[in-house]
Amino acid sequence: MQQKPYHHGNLRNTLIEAGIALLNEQGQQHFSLRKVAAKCGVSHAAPYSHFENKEALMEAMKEHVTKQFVEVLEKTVQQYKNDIDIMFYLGNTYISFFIEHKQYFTFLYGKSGIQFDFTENGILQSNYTPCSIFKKAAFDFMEKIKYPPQKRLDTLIAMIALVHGITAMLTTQQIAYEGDYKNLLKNSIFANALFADAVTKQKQKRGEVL
Amino acid sequence: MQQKPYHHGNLRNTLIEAGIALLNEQGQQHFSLRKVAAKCGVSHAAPYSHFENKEALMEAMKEHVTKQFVEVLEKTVQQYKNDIDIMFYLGNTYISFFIEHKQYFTFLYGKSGIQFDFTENGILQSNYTPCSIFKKAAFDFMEKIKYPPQKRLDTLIAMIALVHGITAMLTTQQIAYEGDYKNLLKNSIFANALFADAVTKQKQKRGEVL
DNA sequence: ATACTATCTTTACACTGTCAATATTTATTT
DNA sequence: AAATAAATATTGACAGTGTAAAGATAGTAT
Repeated sequence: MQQKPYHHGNLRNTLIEAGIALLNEQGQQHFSLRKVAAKCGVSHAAPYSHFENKEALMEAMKEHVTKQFVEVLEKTVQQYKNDIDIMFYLGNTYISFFIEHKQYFTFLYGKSGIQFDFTENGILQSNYTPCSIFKKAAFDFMEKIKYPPQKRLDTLIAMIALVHGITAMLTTQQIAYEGDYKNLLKNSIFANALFADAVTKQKQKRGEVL
Repeated sequence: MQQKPYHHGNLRNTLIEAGIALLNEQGQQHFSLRKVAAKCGVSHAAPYSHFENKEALMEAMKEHVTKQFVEVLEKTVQQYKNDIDIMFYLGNTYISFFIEHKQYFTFLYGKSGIQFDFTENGILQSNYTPCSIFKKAAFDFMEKIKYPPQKRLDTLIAMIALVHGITAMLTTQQIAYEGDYKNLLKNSIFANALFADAVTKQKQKRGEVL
């Protein structure tokens, strides 16, 4: 019969994971530091050895979730060869991720969290943010279809805003949309709306119906 | 020297307005029932005579803010004659409203609040929700340019998602976008993206550059 | 005048984040 | 190996929170 050791050993990471678990179980409103500490079998003030305050723990949790998010997006990119497919499924993955974890959206995008950095340097520097993954896929595609260079950044922003907006509407609200949300992107909207002429031309060239 | 009367007289409305003021002053994180009560010069339990709990007061506040929001949108519609102008400026007003009151976005769209109801009945029934105002303007326009009827609802959703997404990115994040956000809609994105061919044709007809 | 109802205050309680003081273990230095 | 320092955890305290219960006050209806 082993006694619980005084030192936890891996409390920092355990707090982050327990925090995310609690968030998914009870939602952001009922999230509390003391509950997380209890979940880890540790006193209510123990977290202060690893995080300055509640906010700091939540920031670490956001970082963790964002990493998962980026990994899922990366996997989608590697899964498809066709340019247009990549763009479609990136959008779908973006939405699906937050549909599957309903608590994550307001958690990540409330107040601080994932940043949308569309400055020339910001979006180019790191290759492992949600935005930069979109940027690479979209710019590759736009390059291939000779999309007007001066329009590319604004179009990228619009694409992300569209996907982000759909996600927001689907997750933070009880959106009443009859049908599969995946059709929102597949039908006319995503590509046909933003790349209407370019996509149409490409389709005709290949003689296919997407 | 008049004594403060035992009964406030108009506490319900005062609580709502003081609550909104507190929200704007201190943000949602530092919002509390007791502070609102203090702001009204009333004991901390007085609000419970008018609202079941904190959540109920916040719902009433949301209702109040949403009304303001709808009024601003309505005013925009009445201000312009041209179809395309109405659509552009509706989008701009949407964004501006939340830029000017940074606290409102996460307040209204976190958890509950404004609903995006895109069911056939939902969006048709009431004419005084943010969505329905967009719907009227957009459908009028689409009717005029003979936009394919079966695409209209999805296109409307995309429009709102786009505007909503831009707003989300601009308000909940420290978005780094160099330039006026109004250009995001004016340039190519809003109309050119969603109505690319139709708008272009209309432009050419009138021989104007929007 | 009486009873009734709505509104407000007071008191109390459990829960929260955070701090200070203390205890325990591990790491570092001597 | 012993002494010291540093890291990590506990305990106890405090102010602030939402909310419930009981009582006080005032207006309204009978």
